Amino acid sequence: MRSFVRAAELGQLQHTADELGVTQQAISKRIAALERELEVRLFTRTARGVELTLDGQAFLPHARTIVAGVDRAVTAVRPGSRALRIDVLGLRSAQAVVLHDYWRSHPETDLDVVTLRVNDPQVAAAAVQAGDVDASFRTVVDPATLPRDVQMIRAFDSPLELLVGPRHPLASARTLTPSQLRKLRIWVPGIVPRSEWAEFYDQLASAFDLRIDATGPNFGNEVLLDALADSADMATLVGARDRYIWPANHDLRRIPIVNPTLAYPLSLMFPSTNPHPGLRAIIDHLATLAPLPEPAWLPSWATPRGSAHRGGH
Amino acid sequence: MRSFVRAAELGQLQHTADELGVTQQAISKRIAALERELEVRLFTRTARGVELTLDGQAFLPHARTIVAGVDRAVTAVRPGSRALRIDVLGLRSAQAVVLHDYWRSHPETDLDVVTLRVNDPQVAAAAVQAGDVDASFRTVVDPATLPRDVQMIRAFDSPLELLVGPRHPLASARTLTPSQLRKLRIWVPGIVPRSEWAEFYDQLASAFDLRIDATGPNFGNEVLLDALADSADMATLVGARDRYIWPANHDLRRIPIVNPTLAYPLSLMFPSTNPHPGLRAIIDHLATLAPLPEPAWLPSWATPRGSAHRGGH
DNA sequence: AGGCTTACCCAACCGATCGTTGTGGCTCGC
DNA sequence: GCGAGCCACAACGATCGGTTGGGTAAGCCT
Repeated sequence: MRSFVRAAELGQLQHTADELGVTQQAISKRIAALERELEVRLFTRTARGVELTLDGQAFLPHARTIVAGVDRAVTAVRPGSRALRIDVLGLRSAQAVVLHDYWRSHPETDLDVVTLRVNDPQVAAAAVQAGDVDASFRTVVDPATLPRDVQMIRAFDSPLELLVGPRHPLASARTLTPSQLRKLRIWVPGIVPRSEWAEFYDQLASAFDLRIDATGPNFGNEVLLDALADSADMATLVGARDRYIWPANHDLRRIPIVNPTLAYPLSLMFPSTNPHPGLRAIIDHLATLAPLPEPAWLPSWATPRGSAHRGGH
Repeated sequence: MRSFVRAAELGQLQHTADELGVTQQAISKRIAALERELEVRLFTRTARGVELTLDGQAFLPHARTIVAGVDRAVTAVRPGSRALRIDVLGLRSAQAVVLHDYWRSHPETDLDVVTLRVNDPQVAAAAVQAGDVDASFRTVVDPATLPRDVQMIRAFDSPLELLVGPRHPLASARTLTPSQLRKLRIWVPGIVPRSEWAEFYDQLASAFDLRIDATGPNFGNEVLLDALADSADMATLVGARDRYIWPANHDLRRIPIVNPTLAYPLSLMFPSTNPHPGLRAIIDHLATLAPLPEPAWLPSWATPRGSAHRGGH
């Protein structure tokens, strides 16, 4: 196909052969094979080269499309040239929203946002090490547990907001403090036991004496939002940047939590050696994000962004 | 590529192999070769089939595009399935305009309008016979001279109009008769000597005592139109349906010629056996075109449309 | 006109590829 | 624990796709 396109452009099999680094006879056989396959003559042979037949003219644009498609397909996965591929916990998570913001201000970036669908940060780290993804947004982990050649930086901290329906007693509050949430029924379905999220909610519950119900399967956001809209006492926690779409008649309210701000710490893991060239700009973009309002609460394993790391290796 | 797409859809190499009529091992090797080529793993192999990796997911849409492109490319030229390909004398000729009209009312038709760039109707007839084109618009020729298995029908007659600039003495006429054109300087550049057009203008000139200057090379329509716009005595003849585009400030006028209407006879040549299925509708469309206004003049080799043919074979 | 160059095609050859059959390892479910 | 199902590896044969070598036709230059 490539030979055909180039021969059509150059008008000579000989030049095509030189350019593609094979003999003229090879090109001749390629074209002949293509013509045999299609049962159609693509070129008329003249003494000073080749010229497209009508069939060849009809075929050429398709051939160009195919060749270009192959090139795009290869560069889509070829290590080193493929799009910057970043793992996020979910396509509606704060991380995905941050990446989307970045992409909107840099639309030329070839960005591929994927979800590895694994809970264990160590598995995600292994995927980074193996090159399956160029970077992964996860919670903060002990740097000593990271595989060789994978490093981690603090990305940003995602402040939590309370999400309630219109009949909830706190529905009209502008802001809330954690003490106002004491004993409140908070439902966070779909949390995998012993995962980073389970640990986060455990610490949160004991630190502020909350009643967090993190059990039960997650039947999807629609079910959760439906339940919230109808309930007079149920609430849930969402990230301030998380993207949620609900029907207008649900009338749910997001209420910021302050004094202290509750936040989930996020880091970005990526290879120490030869990271994807596009990653630098993402990291720079993360540095521009607004810091958490003070005072802030973070789980024990995370220090506020900007302070020194614990430990090392 | 096809194997990859199908395997990604089915999730099993075994099923893919059955469907494509080869052994499972063959599919396995195809995928492995593709992975080796791309230096990337496309599937994770499990005990109950294969599953796309992230790279595989990124590659899949490209692969689909390529496969679809190949299919389209093949059907674009495969005899029997390719688009209906019709030769016209020029893309702005009356024939092309008629085809365009047809296509606008039948947009689903896969139509390919091409120009063979040959003057001799016999060469065009040979192209029809060889299957290079499915049909060819040419002037009427003696049916006895047609190759075997090529037939000809009267398509339509293209009435001529006089094209003049604003300073021409006939510029404000609504219609003209041939006698009013007597001795008028009419310039028709680019006519190949001894071609069907040369013969037509010869007959026309002697029948109505016109001064038709059919010599000189054709430097393109822009040059011709420029010359007409500036000239106070030069005119040319164009087909009533011919599509001409000129700058608005040229202010050229097309003036119909009547009593008799002067017309160039056009026929359609196509294979007698197994013509392209889409051709039937085109022929039907031609039959609906308005006949020439009476009285009409045609060159000696053509009888008015609808009357019996001369000769035969 | 004859020789030279530059196209292309055809034929022979040879290594790589692609398909087959046969076999083995792995995981899941009974 | 064992068979069923699926995929990978190995060996082998046919085919393919490349090279070299030779041949013909057309244009160009003495």
